Amino acid sequence: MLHPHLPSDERLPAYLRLRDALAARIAAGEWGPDAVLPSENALARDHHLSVGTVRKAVQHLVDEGLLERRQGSGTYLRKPAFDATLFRFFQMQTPGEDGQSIPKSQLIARVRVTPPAPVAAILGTADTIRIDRLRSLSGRPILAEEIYVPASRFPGLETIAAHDLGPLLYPVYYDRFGIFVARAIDDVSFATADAGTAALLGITEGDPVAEIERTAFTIDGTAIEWRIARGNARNFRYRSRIG
Amino acid sequence: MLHPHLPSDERLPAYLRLRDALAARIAAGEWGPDAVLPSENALARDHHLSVGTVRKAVQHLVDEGLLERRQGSGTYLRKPAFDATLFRFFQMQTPGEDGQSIPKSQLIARVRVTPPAPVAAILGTADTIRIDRLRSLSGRPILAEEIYVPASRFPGLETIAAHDLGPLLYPVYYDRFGIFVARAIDDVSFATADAGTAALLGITEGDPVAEIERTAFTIDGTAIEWRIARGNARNFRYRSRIG
DNA sequence: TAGTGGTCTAGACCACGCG
DNA sequence: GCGTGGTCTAGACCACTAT
Repeated sequence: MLHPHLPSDERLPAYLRLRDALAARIAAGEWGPDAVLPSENALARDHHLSVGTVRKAVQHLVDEGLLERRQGSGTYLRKPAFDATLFRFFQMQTPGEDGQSIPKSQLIARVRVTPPAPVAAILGTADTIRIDRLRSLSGRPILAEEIYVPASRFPGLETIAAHDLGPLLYPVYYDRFGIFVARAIDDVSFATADAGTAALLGITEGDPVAEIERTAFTIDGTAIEWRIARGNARNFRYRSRIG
Repeated sequence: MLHPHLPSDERLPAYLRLRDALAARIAAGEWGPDAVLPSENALARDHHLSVGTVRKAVQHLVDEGLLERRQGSGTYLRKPAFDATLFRFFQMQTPGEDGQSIPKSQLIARVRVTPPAPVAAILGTADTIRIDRLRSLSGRPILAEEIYVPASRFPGLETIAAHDLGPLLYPVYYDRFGIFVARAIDDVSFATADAGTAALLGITEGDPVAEIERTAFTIDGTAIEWRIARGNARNFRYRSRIG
């Protein structure tokens, strides 16, 4: 539901109420990955709506990136490799590399921590799991990541076998915890490396680094992850599409 | 039209053909800014379509950012302050400023030039107009811009009275040349200031600068502008929404 | 009050996929 | 061949804007 504290079915149009109802069932995990949803005819029958109205509700969820239609086959959950967007943007200027490949990920630490106050404010809790990773391409470290998620929404994440955490984290959120990252905001800025970051990235303390701070949100607008990624500013490139 | 070299009306669905027809009339300047388009009923009658089909065509153009619906009033051209996005992102960390205001613009030079080869390749021509501007907020320079557009598409741009060029360029493209910027790609990276940039920005040669390279596109995918903006890296912040 | 866009219906036929 | 989503119709009523 988009407004968990509101009844959602005030006097909204039928297609919005159906969209919310479907989003809630999706969020509840009623259909696993690659499951086919009820057909539009079935939804129309069950909700006493015309097919046109059902199509409008489904189209909303498609536009929001939750669902995927396959003509002749059915409507499915979409499981995007969302994490890859960070690296579709973060194109390291390696000659001969196109920057589209996903970097390897090396797990450095996972701990239950009280995060910095601003992060606690964003996530709405001081009980978080922190994940530190080093990501590298062609054997060279390019990005040091520091990730915070609310412990209550990710029970056991800090003890999942490391090999179950692939280079992409958002599919893990989805598959193991039913949490779908729908949106994110990135803030790119410039800083200098502290000793720890410098050691990880193989540069010198005080060298310029680029910082990407990302807040990720679920479909209902809850902040579900905050992370900061640091890379050598000298071969940094962040790409963004507008409009 | 989306595919100017194709007849566009092959055997496409009716709503797509109507969308293309409307886009062509918009591009031809049939309705000026703030003009009201024919009502959905009128379009349905004229094109021998049902209102539902017309609505789908119009909705496409709304989604693409060309049109804007106002219930009870009509459908209008949208004239977005698109240029402002650069500065919605480029939030200088000035205490007490929210970073949302649009910087003043000081025109430095306008010349007909052969651009650097990569820019010529992107724009598809070596005959361009280059515009240099310095943008400042609260009297302090924050961004030096270097802008290239194809001369053939902007006849007379280099001689337009300077006071007709406001802080926002994209509305000028639209109002004077009928060119609508629909999309852009930004590439953010870091470099060091050369003497000219340093002088403009009031920093020292060799200081770190952030560089935003932007390629802007029309609705049919033609690159219509390339620009590079440079600012002091130390109080730089670029914000991007994903998903 | 007249006209606009917003929602919704109850059908129809088509294009596609899959067994 | 059957069921799916994709397109389209010809209406209806509602909510809103402008006069």
